[in-house]
Amino acid sequence: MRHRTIHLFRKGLRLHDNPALLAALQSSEVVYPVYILDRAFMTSSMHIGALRWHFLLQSLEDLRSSLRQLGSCLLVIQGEYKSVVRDHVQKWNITQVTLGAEMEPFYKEMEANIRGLGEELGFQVLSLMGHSLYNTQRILELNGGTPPLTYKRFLRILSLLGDPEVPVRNPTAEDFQRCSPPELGLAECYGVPLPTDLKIPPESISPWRGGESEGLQRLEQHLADQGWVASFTKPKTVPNSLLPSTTGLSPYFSTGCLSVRSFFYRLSNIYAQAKHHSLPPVSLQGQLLWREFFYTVASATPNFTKMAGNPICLQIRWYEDAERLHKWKTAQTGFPWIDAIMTQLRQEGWIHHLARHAAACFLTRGDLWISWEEGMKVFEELLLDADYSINAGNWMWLSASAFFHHYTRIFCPVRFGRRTDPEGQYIRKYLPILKNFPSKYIYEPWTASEEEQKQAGCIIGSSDTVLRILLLITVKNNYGCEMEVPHFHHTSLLSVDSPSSPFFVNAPILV
DNA sequence: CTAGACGTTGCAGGC
DNA sequence: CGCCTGCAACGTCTA
Repeated sequence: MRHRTIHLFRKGLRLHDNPALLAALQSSEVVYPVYILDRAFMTSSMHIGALRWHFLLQSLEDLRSSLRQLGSCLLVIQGEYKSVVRDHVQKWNITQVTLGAEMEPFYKEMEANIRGLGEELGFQVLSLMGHSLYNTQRILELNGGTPPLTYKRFLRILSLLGDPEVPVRNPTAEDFQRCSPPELGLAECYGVPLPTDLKIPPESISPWRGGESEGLQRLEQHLADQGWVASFTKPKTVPNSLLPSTTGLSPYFSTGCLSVRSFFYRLSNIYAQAKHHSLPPVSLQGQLLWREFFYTVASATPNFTKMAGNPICLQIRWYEDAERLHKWKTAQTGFPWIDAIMTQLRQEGWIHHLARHAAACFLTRGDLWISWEEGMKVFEELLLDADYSINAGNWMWLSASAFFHHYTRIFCPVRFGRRTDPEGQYIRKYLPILKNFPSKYIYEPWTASEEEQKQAGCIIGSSDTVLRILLLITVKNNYGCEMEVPHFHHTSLLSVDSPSSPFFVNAPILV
């Protein structure tokens, strides 16, 4: 039987290595490529900021253009997804819906609801995995039903499974010709909306542009330097280089503009040709496996994105402080290194992994003692590569709530950045007000004399003292026991002279 | 049961 | 500058 199929794009905004799309083409007499833009669903399940909307719309536009080149089109249908599916299944006599399987609870619920509609309206649902390297269920089974909680153990399980499945072939114009495209005229009704249609600011200054084409181009650029690929060592990359010192491909993986399996095998081929290559956890392939690690743990942990009711998460009495949270989010902590990071995040939607560490440590265990859940929400809104599992997992890591427990190892908001960028070029780029500040003081401008501040054209304020305070914080461990732990706290006693200054630090932050 | 090993990427200081 | 050690030390897992 030849199906009349809707292929539903959710993530997986690509043509290459798209198993569900390929299955649709191979089993159908007509395929409707559809993206449902359900704003109510999206705002209720995720916090998507303007930059992420831009990236999504650009990705859809690119997908539309690629499908057109193959003789098809993309139909972007706005509305509540259940009624959109119901209406169009009936209108187009649909017998099959294909989609990529996803692991987030809200996407799983969506698939279950679509399956429910399928039973009611008489269409089949085919969901195939395309977003991760492995079927995480298999990993759980091999680990005795629970997720491995260390990377080493995770790798041991993967060695039992062997390499991931190889990518499926690219769909061709012939594939699309064999089944009819949607009726003429439909594509015009269901175009990709403009940012202004969605009441999103029209301009984005992010250097990242969404879409499979852009993602593939960036991927090829990086893979061309085989020596760099083979020797890649994550902790040695520079968090504050003016251009990304890592691949910067993460936004394309999180939206599925790029396939992790294709990337995995491209890396394997390069490693095979190299004399020596780095290994997980620090290698490029190791980075893909970290992604897989967090997917696996998230898939089997209740309340993974929360502290309460999350069995792997330390229960800590974080401070509730909306004002300091807001200052952190809007780059007003007073520490140029932290504020530059938050500025890059807000302007570009991407920051280096170690910069994320510095900012996350500052918000949680390092300085402000504010819950990782708050930071997670901010990153979810602002990061183009925001990913349900990876975001929550890393926030637990950085706040020493799970996976990592050395909470006395604090990233210093002054010295950590200075190690790799002593001149403070990164700070000068993202905080232009400090552009002419002497390098000596740029990570702690309040230590410059008033005269020196005047010469640099920027009055920051003055402080005689930068304190390193050792506090005792009460935390509750997994077994409900309360205990006191040391908490290193950096802060400055800084008075703000100019209300127009973007910097100010409340002192002391913890009392 | 306990002791010891272990954990992707801290910091300071020495060479 | 890169690499080393010592520091002080957590929770979790395992022998």
